[in-house]
Amino acid sequence: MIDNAEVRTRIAPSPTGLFHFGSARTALFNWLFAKKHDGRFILRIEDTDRERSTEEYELDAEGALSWLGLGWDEGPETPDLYGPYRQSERLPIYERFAKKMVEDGFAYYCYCTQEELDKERKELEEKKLPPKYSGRCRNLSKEDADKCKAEGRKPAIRFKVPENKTIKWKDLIHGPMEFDSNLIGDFVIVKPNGDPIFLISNIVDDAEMKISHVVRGDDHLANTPKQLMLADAMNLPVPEYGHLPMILNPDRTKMSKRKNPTSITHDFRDEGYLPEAVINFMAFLGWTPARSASSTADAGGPKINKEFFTLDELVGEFDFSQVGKSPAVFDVEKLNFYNGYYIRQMELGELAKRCLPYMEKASLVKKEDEKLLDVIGLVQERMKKLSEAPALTEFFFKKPEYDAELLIAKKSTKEITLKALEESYKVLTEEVDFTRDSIEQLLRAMAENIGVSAGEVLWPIRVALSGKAASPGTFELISFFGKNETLERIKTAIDMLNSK
RNA sequence: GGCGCGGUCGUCUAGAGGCCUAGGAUACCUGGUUUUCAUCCAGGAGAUCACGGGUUCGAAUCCCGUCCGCGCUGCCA
Repeated sequence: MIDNAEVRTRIAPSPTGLFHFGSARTALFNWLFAKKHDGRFILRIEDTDRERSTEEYELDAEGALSWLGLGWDEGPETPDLYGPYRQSERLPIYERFAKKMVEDGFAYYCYCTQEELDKERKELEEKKLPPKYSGRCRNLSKEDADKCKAEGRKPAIRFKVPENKTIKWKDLIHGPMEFDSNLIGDFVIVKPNGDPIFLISNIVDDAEMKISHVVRGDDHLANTPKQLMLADAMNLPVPEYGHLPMILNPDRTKMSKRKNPTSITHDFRDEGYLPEAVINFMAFLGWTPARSASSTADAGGPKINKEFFTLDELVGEFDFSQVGKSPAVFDVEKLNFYNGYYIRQMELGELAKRCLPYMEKASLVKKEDEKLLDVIGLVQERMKKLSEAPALTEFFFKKPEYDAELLIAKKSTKEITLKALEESYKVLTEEVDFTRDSIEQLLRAMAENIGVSAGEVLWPIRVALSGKAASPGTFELISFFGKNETLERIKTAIDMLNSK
């Protein structure tokens, strides 16, 4: 049983690229688990690779998590508790542990050069042998070491992998796991420039920061035995481990930006996805609510499938027993479905507010006002992404451009269309009440009077007003535009048809 | 090559030996509502449960083998 008081989880992004969808899902599961058990969720920046880490990417990770609503209880800006939470500021700690391991005989200096190692690996691969480090520097004599030093070689520190050991742990998701230490070569833990490798900094920090549960991607499964051996050598407490199945491209390879949108901030947030939708979608990749959660009835009763969950509801339902073991393909169609749903559910004022940046960028509106509200209201149910707002509403702000041919409804003719438009123009000129319902009454009656189907009247007017084959309804458009603009646009349409 | 992890409709999944003539969601198709699109509603098609052997009265579910896919095998994380 999990002791609520002790649950501490973390997300440990490496700021070497834009915060990735896969990392976000890992963060979500960690966050949910922490919240579920009244624990704490920690953000730790793993920027030990100084060549590739940037502040921009660190900010991107924070922006992504904030946008998703996955707030952290401890992080770089709150270093007081177990901080600092940026590994670049913790280098002395890793150095101390690494030195201690060398002193205690658990690790050693390795003077092999990159070239030597590459060559060695290539030879092994050619012989179809496992590309495992030979351990050449393991028992380097004092003289040889001195010789290397004299040559100016800077040593890396390698961990001395113990022989004939079976490393075991019980994975939160996969169950009992077992690895044979003989299959693992001595691995580097500190680079010649003194920077630690993920393997050591990660487990040292998990211990120092009192992380109770490490939930990460399946790609770390094979790293776990190495880290367990390190923890053993350093006498560090070991957290529980859970390895989440991967998220895949359609071709079933590990999800990548080449083949999918992956950046939370660029591809999802800026493209007009709602965090609610992304969260909901993400949660269902590899997880399903327990039977009892999705149904008011008992497990044996009729199952009611619930598919929409808020973050709070997710906290209530989340459990590792419901996390699947098999990888899942990222399907943007499903995300679009969730996004459309959340857009439709959203309160109009809120939706307008969220559409505003896109509208401003397209130079359609400058501020949030009545008109924006009305316009967004008219396209709300057909919007899948906020970024579609400008394209969907452009004709409300500018005279539409379209081909006169479009005015003629399917199965109608130019003559009937012209007549319909002219008659409409006439009755609308005399009308004063431009509310939706009275317009509907008026136009329907008119269509009947001139012996034309409703569609043959309403289609051309709708096109005259919107310039589009698909748009909000005719009556809504007329009542939105009002008398002057409506008549003007109908007049333009009549002229276009005549001159055709 | 070695080790590890996986394998139920295109996709996400339900499934813990009989409730499964394998359920839901999405996507797709059809019909209804409607002036178009969308929404909404109804219906349809779509899975030899990777394959082969067991165990059992009975297997998608348990066991073994095979195949396939992916991951790791870095002085990346």
